Amino acid sequence: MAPTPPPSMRPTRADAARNYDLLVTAARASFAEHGTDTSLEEIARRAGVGIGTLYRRFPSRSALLEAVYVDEIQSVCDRAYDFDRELSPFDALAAWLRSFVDYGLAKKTLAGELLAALGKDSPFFSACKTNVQDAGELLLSKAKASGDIRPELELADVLRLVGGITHTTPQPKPDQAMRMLDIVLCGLRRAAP
Amino acid sequence: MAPTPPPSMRPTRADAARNYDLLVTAARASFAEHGTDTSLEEIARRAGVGIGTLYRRFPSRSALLEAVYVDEIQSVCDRAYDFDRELSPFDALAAWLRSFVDYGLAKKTLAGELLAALGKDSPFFSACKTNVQDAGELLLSKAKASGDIRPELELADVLRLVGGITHTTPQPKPDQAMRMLDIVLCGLRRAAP
DNA sequence: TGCAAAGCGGAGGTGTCCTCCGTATTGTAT
DNA sequence: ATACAATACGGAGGACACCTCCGCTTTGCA
Repeated sequence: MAPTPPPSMRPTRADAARNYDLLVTAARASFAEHGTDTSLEEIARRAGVGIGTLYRRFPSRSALLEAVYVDEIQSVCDRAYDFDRELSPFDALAAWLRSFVDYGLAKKTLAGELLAALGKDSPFFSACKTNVQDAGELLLSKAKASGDIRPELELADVLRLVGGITHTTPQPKPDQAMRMLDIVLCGLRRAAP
Repeated sequence: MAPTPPPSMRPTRADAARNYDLLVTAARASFAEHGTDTSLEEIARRAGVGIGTLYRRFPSRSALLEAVYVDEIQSVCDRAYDFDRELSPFDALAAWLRSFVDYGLAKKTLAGELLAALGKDSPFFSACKTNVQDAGELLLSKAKASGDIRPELELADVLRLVGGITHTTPQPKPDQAMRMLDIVLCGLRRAAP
């Protein structure tokens, strides 16, 4: 189910791989049910492994978060290329950011934490980080080139702003989140001459 | 120093009032030093009172937060009226929102929590809540009337968006925060005809 | 000065984080 | 098949935070 982490000299032991999957599965379920601050002990219990095993595999809560959501993030990135192919530059960017907000609404506080992780150094997660940035940069630069948005914008600013929409507490209702996103999208546009 | 909470039938006892002040002072210092998630026991220790005393006065962390920051919020509100007097409608709104961001940067995570409190019901805090909304509504409606910003905007959306700027983790650098605010401000403007 | 009301404070129950290390499992080399 | 490292397991336990409860102290009115 999951890409067993780093291939070591010795192949990963069977029990280790099994427990890894059990943990990620349990974590995904728990995060979905109770948000990203579920007790780690609860997750270990649910997975049927000892707390020590959890901590050996995932030294921090965010390591676990990453393992759970790496593939979801990947799919958000992939969508960027679809939008790029099918829509005009500005619309593609807008659609991609909208999918960001949707994802954040669905996953509660998660999107914010992921955006936060973009700032930290996280080896296992860095591929995703690069992917998000690559995808975003592509859409952003095309939209700049088309003259639809202001050329001095920086990707990091835009991503944080959009990530912040769903990160606020209490979580905005979808219609409010979309109105907030509209404000941001208007703000990206080139000022009238 | 602090507006002793609700005047009861019997006047507040001297020791109670003293401890109230000690707690608020200690909390202000601790929040400033270690952020708003400092241990409450630490605050009680610092104030030199028992943990029970803290909990009797402030049943929740946010009750304490409110007591600490009520007056600061008030001053942010007051500034709105100064801006209204001295600047053009749009500039007044922009300046006020900028002061929001400044405040959030200075107080770290606090601004976000305060915005969050705007959603909850918090009796002791509700006066402040009303004040923020009144001040914001004044500036927003004037800016709408002047034709500088789009008339369909809602105050709550704008406040959340701006509050979200400083709420993201890790905290943005001031120049990044200002760039993010610029995006929002551009987004408020009436679209070019 | 006496005495009830108001207030105090910290022990202690619960829950979480995280570490440490004795024990069990696994895979390979013989 | 067997032995033996290397690897992994798991949970006890220390540290710390939250919050409640209740016996003891302080205050201030009569």
